[in-house]
Amino acid sequence: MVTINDIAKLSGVSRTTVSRVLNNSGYVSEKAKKRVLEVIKETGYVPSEQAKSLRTKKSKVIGVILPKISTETSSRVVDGIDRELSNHGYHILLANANLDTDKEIEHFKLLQSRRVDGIILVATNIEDRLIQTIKDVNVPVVALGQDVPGVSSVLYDDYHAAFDVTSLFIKRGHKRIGFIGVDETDRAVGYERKKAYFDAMEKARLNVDPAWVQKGVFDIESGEKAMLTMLADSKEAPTAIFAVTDRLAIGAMQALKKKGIKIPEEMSVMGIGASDLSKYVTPSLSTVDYYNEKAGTETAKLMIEHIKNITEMTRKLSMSYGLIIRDSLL
Amino acid sequence: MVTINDIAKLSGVSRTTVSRVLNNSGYVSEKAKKRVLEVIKETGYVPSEQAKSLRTKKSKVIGVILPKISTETSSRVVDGIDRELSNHGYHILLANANLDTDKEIEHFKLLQSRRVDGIILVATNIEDRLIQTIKDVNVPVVALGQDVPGVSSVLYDDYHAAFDVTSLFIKRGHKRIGFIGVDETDRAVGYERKKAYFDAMEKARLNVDPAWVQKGVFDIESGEKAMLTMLADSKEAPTAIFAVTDRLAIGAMQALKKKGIKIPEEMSVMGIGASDLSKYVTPSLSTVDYYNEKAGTETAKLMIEHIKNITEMTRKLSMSYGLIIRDSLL
DNA sequence: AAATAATGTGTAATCGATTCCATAACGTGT
DNA sequence: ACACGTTATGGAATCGATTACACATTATTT
Repeated sequence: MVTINDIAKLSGVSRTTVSRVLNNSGYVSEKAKKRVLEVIKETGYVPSEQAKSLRTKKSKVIGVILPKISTETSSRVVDGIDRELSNHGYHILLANANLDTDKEIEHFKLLQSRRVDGIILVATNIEDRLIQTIKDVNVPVVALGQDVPGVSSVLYDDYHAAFDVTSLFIKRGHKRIGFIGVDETDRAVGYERKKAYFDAMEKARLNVDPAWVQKGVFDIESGEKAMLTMLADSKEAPTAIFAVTDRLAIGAMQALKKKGIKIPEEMSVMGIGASDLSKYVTPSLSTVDYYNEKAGTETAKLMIEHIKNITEMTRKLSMSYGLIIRDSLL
Repeated sequence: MVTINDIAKLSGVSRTTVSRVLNNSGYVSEKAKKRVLEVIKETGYVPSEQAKSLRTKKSKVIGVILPKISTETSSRVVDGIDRELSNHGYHILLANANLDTDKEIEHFKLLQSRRVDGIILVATNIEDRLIQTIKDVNVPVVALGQDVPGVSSVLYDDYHAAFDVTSLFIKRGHKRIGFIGVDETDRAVGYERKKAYFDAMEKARLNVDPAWVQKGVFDIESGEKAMLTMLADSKEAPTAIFAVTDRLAIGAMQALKKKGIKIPEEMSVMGIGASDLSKYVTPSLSTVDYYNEKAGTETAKLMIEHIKNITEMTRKLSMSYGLIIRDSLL
């Protein structure tokens, strides 16, 4: 591998001068510059970012910790992050936590050892030891999707989105509305969305049969199961189902189809996520677009502001959302 | 940031000894080791992989160049790659080419400047200047999805998969079979699959009306458009449609639904990809599973073999595939 | 013409690790 | 008592860049 020293020797100048033309800084004569550039081209020399980083203490790499790589949300978010970061010469170092807090914590250490300039945490469950880890880390951290105390975060407006969905059902005349959620340790998806559902119901003075409130685990199968239990356990079946994710909603739809219950005539369904799936299932699923890609770019922007010390304080950015009304809704 | 020198000073030993306990190599007394580990714990010292890399010439980072981040195929593949690489202590540095060969080439340079230990290219169109770039790069390169001359590649068996799909239609009694492809500059998806279609038709002595052969661009809309043109232009409509990707197939299905043509009674449809979508559209789409995640891990394994110099020669690995028969097929 | 500013270049220290080599203490077989 | 192998430790070079500083040389100002 050819180094700056080789270039210096071959072009008959010092290392310093080569560095100067590389970064075009300081004074360099046209003649020297031309010669150096020639040699660089001839040799195919590529400066080592590694060595540069060691000296300058900037790696131009951002670590991104994902709860899971292969999900639609993750890939949209990463797409958004990359779009913004690449404009500023940053690269993404990927870290997959695979829904395991221990791994998440381990990744913070690993990313730190690689001297990334910042860490973006696409968050799910926020435990205390995670928060402690983040505090101990000495690079900027920005969270996406969950409100992490003391950390700048880009947040989806889970409460209002869920409130709007429930309210939409109510406005359309539904009185018995079922809910399929996830565990409340997931504060954003589990707790906030559920709270909003109950608040909206209460505000409209609507009763909630406990059997109408079910729980799943982020996949289609569990949505199907939740729907079946709801149908079996409730004295009077709901006329509308709010599932906190599209996959749960689609699972619910599967169950309804199998039971011969017509959507939307006998049962309206809504989800959250605006997944590709939601658009092409039959009937097409009404949902909420969280603009994941935009959330990604906003997170990246916030990160860059932190790195450049434009933003000193921890900031909380709330994303907007958009209801998408399709055929699953009466 | 605390360094190895700080640890050395604080524990009253030399840098060398600290390094020894870090890598547990060479001779270190129990006493010294204990002291050093204490100090490391107290200070929260994390060794700089950067400095280490500079010295050892190994970064333990693999660059992954993707044609597009936010696609189901990409995220599955990356998931598989990460699964294998993380077992060996490697991290992934992401690079998004965004379907642009210039960017692809640029990324090779950038990844090289970061001194990655290897580059995995998830490939689409292979142009000559790309091949030249790969030759100039001095780290192992492994390609996935396209056969790159002189480069170890993990390949999908596009020809046989497409041949099998067409043959399946034929076996079920279809005589008029339509084809929706993509541009042939994409050798694997465009050229190979089309060739297989024609070969299978010819082998069965079936005629192909030129209007039955249409072209799209990887998204659902273009599949819809291709289907409409086919319907409009052909004297006699086909009874089966083979689209080279699931999205194109789903687009075709959309078009058929709008035209009131029943699937599968009046028209059978098949795609390739085993996307999530294929499972949940109505009727469910028959397709071919390419086992993308497995392809990813295989690619990573091959990369590691190259890095460790277990495999010197360029190797070509052909993946298997599986037909998934669902309701879209009569 | 002298003083001052601008331009051009190189020397050497530095970033944070690894690693070769030298040195020393200690046990042990002869 | 001597030689030798084992254990333990540190000094110093090294990886490939940046950068503070010193020193010429040339141009500009007064």
